[in-house]
Amino acid sequence: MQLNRTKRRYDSGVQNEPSLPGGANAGAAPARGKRKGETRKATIGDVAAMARVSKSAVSFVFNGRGGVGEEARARILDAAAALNWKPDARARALSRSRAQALGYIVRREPELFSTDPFFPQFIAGVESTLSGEGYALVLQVVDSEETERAAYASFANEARVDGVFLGDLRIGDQRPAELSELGLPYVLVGPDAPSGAGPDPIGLDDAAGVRRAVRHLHALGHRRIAHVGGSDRYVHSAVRRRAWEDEMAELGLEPGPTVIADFTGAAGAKATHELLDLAAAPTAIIYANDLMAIAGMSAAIDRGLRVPADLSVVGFDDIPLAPYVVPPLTTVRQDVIQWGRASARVLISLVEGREPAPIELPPVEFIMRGSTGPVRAGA
Amino acid sequence: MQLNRTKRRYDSGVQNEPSLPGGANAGAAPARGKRKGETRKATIGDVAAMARVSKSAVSFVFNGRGGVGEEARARILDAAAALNWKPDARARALSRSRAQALGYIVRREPELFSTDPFFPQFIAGVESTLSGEGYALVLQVVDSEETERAAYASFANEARVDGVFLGDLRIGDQRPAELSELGLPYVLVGPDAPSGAGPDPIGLDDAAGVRRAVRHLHALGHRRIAHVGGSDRYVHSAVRRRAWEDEMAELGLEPGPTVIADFTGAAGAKATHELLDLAAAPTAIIYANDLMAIAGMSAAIDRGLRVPADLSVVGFDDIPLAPYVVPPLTTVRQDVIQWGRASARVLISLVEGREPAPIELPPVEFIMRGSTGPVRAGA
DNA sequence: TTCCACGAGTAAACCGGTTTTTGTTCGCGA
DNA sequence: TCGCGAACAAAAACCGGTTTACTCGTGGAA
Repeated sequence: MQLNRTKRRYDSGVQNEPSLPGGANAGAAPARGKRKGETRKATIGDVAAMARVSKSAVSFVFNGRGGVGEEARARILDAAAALNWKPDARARALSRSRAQALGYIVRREPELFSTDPFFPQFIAGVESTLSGEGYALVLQVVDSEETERAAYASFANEARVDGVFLGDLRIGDQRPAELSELGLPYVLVGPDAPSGAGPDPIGLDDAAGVRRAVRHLHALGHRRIAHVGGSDRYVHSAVRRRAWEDEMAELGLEPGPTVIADFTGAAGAKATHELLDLAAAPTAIIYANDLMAIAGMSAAIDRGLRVPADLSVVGFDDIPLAPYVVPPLTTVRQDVIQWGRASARVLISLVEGREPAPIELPPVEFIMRGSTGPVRAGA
Repeated sequence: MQLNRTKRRYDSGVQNEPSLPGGANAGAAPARGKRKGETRKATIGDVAAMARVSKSAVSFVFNGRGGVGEEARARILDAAAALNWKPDARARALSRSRAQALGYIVRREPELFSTDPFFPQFIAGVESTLSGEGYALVLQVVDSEETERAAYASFANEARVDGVFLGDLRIGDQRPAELSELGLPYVLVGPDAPSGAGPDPIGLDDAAGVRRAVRHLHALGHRRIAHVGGSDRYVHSAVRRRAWEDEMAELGLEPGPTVIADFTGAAGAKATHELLDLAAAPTAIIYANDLMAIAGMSAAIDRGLRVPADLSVVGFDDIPLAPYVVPPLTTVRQDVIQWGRASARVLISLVEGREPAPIELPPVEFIMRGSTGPVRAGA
């Protein structure tokens, strides 16, 4: 009768297979229950029946719990293999009160999302940890504060995920508080800033990279070193700008002019023109990402300047293109993949109630290429 | 007693809250069940009790089914709002036999994953459709054929997702057949190639873009037009190469030299050197993506050539940086976001057993910038 | 010899929803 | 007044696992 029930269900579920007239644009795999219900997808009950044991015995074996003899165990494993049975993730999630999934909500304008080298690398890193641990990654892209908030609420209320990665921290960000309120575990993914209250973020020491850049330019004789940063609403922008200011001060230099841009190429070009229009134009510019740096370089060349002879340029990220622009871009590289890995490890520990192992991330690297050089004699 | 049961469960579940000594690197939200179980997260039973109706009534209201009086309905909605109750996604998934999630498995080397402008845009497009429909996107990044196969099997057997996006189609790809076997619905995401058997893929007409590029160069007087493509194992690479060949033939030109590269900057540069080393070096090169094109341009400039005076260059993708390199890159742009949207719509229809609405995608655009110009007089 | 601990295994409750079945009321026509 | 279908609502089965409580032998210690 089990079969009967199921059959009925499917028969009414798939509403009489609309015949998809003439080349519908899609691959139609017959959703479930082919023709005669012949491949009904085995359940734990089927396995138990075939192995002549109870459901619990099967469950015990598949969860590494004792209490099952060697002989029965073998029968169970055979039966499961024969039926190609794997525990259904949905049923498992329900009974264990665990989704076995982690969430990542990204709020960003599509254009930026498609340039930023951070996301793909971070995700790749996260995945490399997750897949080994049996967790899935649920990604959501949102475009406004409302939808962002709704997305977190939905993750929490509907229990779709067991924890989330919190990136792109903003100054005075409410999300940590809201997540605690919702009871959803999280890790902060951000530069290693001295945080206020609350837990420390997992991140790399961006600031060290920027300071290296400033010292490098100083050593080349530059004194008027400008900075093109991102919006100060973001913690990582603020950290990079702060590092630039601090290092300039430490070298006894007046922090040069600074422009706030938005990480896009257009903004980088515009900012560069503004800086070069100044009476005391800078001889070097440090940008908050490579995209702005490359666009800035291009803008400078358009004005007839030579890079690096007339203007030195430093980026941030080391995108794969950085070595291939003319001149090759001097920049700061972070190992984002490791960063993602570490974040995932910590979040999993947290979700499972374990003590997170201490994390160790490689330091940021300063990559010297052709876009920086000695300051022009005249300057 | 309901409460009692639950409480017990949580008490033993959270193993006595390890006190996270000294600045653990993570945001610990007390997993569930704070202190006294005061915020136990409401269930449908609680809502029903508060509204003095049965669970079914609540379920009916939240699923838009009739059979509930106006008065009871109001009480139910009030109660749900008061308790901030949303149906638990896991329980829902189980009883409806629907995960309400779609999967996307990406096999790619990390480096490429981080450059390719396709993924972020595609995902952004997919999301913009999904979020409105209440579906989640489960992403998985794999690095080998084995892990890829395992990933699909896991998605299907564990019923983690209701359908998948199938991208990066390879020649003779087994995945469609395997997915049909597994009973998992899918859409093919790829260039609009004349497919063999099986369902048509959803995609843009890459070939048109490449043909436009060839004609453009021909009009500028170029006759030796080379092509740097991706591995022919990929359908999209093959389609682009084929378009180049066809158009050359149509214009009465011998298809120039062609090199197979792997979409990375390094490969683009290497391929370019090879082509320029030829006795009859090409006067123009069409690349299969912008990254290779820009790297190629850089390689040419390193050899003392001027772009476009000595060599014209065409890319593919129109990455955000394309307008900002020197000279700005002539390339082909696809509206990947729309593409993602359409794919998601079709997949959802498929999963829900509906007839997919016909899709309409914008044509690819040919973007003329500074990297192409009239052929050198001497050539 | 008796008792108990323990290993092996099972039945049933449970997770939190959805869906089917069953049961009342009530209004209305005959 | 009786009968019957519509409208509403409660009860129960079900989704496919996990987990708890309990049974049944068996061997070793007292």
